[in-house]
Amino acid sequence: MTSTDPTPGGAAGQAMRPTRQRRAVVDAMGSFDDFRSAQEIHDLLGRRGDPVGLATVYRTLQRLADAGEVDVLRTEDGEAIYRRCSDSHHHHLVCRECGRTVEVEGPTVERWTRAIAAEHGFDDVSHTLEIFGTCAACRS
Amino acid sequence: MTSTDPTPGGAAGQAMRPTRQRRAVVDAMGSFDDFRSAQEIHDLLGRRGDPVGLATVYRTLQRLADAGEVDVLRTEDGEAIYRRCSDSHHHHLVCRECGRTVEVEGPTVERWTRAIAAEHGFDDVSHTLEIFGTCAACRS
DNA sequence: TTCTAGATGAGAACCGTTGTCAACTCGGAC
DNA sequence: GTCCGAGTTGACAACGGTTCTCATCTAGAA
Ligand SMILES: [Mn+2]
Ligand SMILES: [Mn+2]
Ligand SMILES: [Zn+2]
Ligand SMILES: [Zn+2]
Repeated sequence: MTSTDPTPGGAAGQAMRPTRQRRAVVDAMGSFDDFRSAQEIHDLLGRRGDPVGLATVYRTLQRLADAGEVDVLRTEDGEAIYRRCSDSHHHHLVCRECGRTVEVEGPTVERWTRAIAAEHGFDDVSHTLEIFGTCAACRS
Repeated sequence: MTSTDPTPGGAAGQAMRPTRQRRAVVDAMGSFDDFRSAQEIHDLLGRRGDPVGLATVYRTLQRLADAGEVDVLRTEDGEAIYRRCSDSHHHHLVCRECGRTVEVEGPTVERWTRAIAAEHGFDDVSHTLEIFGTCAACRS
């Protein structure tokens, strides 16, 4: 599954047509590596000369998120922001100033969350973890 | 600072009057230990016979959150939910079914996030971490 | 009691997101 | 190639949580 495959879900879901609009969204997601809102992506596509309706942008991002091809975060004020991501479980280290994002992972924190949950009798555990800070470039 | 002190911020901020409304909200926050939305709290107060305007509920919860006296989480669909909490840094283990919440903490995960951030040259680090699962009571 | 900075609340405005639905289009059948 | 129907699109309306407005009220100092 390449980064421009417009058919998330593939065999699992229903038919997923590779339309110009879906290709455009997937393409746009490949053109930046920080988190962007649906509206920003919609604007980007318009400026780029590949206009896609806002509703379609939302629908496509939702599909991509369901398929695990993009990560979704919530801004402090509740807005959803999206980013293409690798397919393995990971978290994010995000610069508050410039938005620069690096994917991080590690068995330590995975083990810890599982242990804590088990300790309290919780099953079927999942978790969210995001780290925010100021990157080296923004420190100056 | 007791759990019914209606003056979050206290010395730090401006004058903070102990009105009936603020007392009612602080009081309500002490009457449950799962996360509730502002609207739910507003309804609760109305049913209890201590009506407080929705705007005031929002304003008071915001102050309490700024003062660190309540924790704020974002629902998957962007709604803010609130809960009274202890004053020390901690995270939450939340039951997906019944909402039961337990505060958790531990040096392991704190150390891990700091190390990861340093490793990538990030300063002034903070983080969010929430664990979701099914509690023992809801497993049946 | 008087005065005033601070607080309240009904309703409007705001804004991100989702629903509606008539028009359109991909792609398989023929 | 044409036909066809399920899937897709987009302009726009609707929705829901949150914030703003502003006339009115109040705590509390003088
Ligand atoms: Mn993890
Ligand atoms: Mn922590
Ligand atoms: Zn930066
Ligand atoms: Zn439970």
